[in-house]
Amino acid sequence: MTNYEQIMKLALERGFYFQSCEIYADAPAGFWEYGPTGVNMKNKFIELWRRELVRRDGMMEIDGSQIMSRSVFVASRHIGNFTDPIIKCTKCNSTFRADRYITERTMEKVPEQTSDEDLNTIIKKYDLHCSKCNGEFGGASRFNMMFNVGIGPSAEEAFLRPETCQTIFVDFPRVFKTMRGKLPLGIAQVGKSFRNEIAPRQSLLRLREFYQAEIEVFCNPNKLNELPKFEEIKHTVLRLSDGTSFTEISAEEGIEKGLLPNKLVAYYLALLKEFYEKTGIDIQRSRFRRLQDDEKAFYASVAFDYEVETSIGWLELVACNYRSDYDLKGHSATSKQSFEVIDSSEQVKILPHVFEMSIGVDRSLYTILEHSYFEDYEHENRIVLKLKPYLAPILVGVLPLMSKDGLNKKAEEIYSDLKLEFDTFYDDSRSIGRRYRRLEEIGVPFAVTVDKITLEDNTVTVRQRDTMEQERINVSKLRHFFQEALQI
RNA sequence: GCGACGGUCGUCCAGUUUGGUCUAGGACAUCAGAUUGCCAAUCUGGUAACCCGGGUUCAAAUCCCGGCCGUCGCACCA
Repeated sequence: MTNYEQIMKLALERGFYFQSCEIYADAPAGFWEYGPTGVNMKNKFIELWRRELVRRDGMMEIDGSQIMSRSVFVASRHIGNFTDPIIKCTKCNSTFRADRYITERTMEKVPEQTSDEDLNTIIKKYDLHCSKCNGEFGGASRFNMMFNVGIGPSAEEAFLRPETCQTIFVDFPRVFKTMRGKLPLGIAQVGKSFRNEIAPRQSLLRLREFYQAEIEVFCNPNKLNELPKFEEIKHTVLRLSDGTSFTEISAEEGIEKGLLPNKLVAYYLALLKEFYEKTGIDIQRSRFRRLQDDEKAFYASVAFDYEVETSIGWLELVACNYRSDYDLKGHSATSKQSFEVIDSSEQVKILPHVFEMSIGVDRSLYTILEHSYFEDYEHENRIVLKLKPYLAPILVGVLPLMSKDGLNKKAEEIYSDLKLEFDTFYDDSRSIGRRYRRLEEIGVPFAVTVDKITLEDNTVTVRQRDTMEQERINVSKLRHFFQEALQI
């Protein structure tokens, strides 16, 4: 069994995630639900993100609407020139990217902006047919990955946002004014985005509806190297890659050698690295890969993908893009609103540039699961998820050694005392060993066991998941013990 | 979206070749009871499935058609 299959099995059996609408045969692909275990873990992942990025850097968090007006996407150019031209075979229905198909067959260079009409003319000129069945092509058309929704009785056109960041751009003027913003200012948001993928695959890795945790840092483009807080991370070592070679280098040196464009970008890449290190993924299997020009999104001038190696290859967990003033300029032109702000230190009006860190939450959770998964062959192949205590769906299981002689009653009392403050789970079903195994399979780091000695001196054993070792602790000290255990 | 292969209890698998003895079987998981009492113990009992729709037939898990989903490859990933 591959690691991916092991994680899928665990996810399905233990309530991490499963397919949406699974009881119906017409359930569409690319939609997944988090079960009780998965939700707890997701919430903790997001809370860690808030701590390590949002709060650490003094960012502001907003929570926007998922449906946005047509104008937003005219301004962002999601509607218009930036959709892919496609051609479809009328016989076998195979779909091809029109511009690339023509170039491959005829060596004629076709710019992406070529109109549908011109594309059709070229297809006729070369008498191109479907490479699969030799059928005729229908006319070129545009495929847009956005989900269209109709608002109100007249079904006014609007869209489910394909990325959460547009909310941040649109809201920027108000947030900056009312929250007394100062550049550089990070605005953060976690929420759902929607893309009508052609072929969703591999559960959480390619979804049509997915969670993003995005940060847009608004900054003065003339001051990308004037960043006092850079000092905090200048020695942080980053693993940089251009796709072929790796370099391990401190943020400071990376700038000197021109591998990182400026202090602002370097600072945030370092924060990201420190964040992912705390999620427990193997940082030695991760890299910031600088994208080549032909890989970058249309809005990005400098782009790094934060990638992590898993059993199914390198996964892109975070897209880091220097978007310059592309977005604010677009929204300013379309809305006719001013997006310029005063940079307080110079008292000059500028249109801020934007550096973005767009985290794929679902992919990150999958990666954490895979990197935390262990089989312990010395103990009957027990399965252990070595999740950090602050990411574990349950922090502690409370177990009576047996469910008689008042042990279960005492255990229930302890459970009640802990459950409001910590994610606690009570279990008195079947043997104690089996219950330990069940807990460690979903990553519960601690088990409190109530035995006969507990009734005499009010102490319990606390078992550690990773070492299987136990220590006796007075019940009155449990709260403090778990508070300590949750420290990051 | 195309192609190949597949879809049976929560999970994994048997059954489909050759339609009937399948009232759909097993393992793990789970629940109840007994026994035990610190690392997946044992025994007994239980819950629980043929992806959806149509067709062929006296009879369909099994054959045919369509849809949906999954895996892989191609394409796609703004």
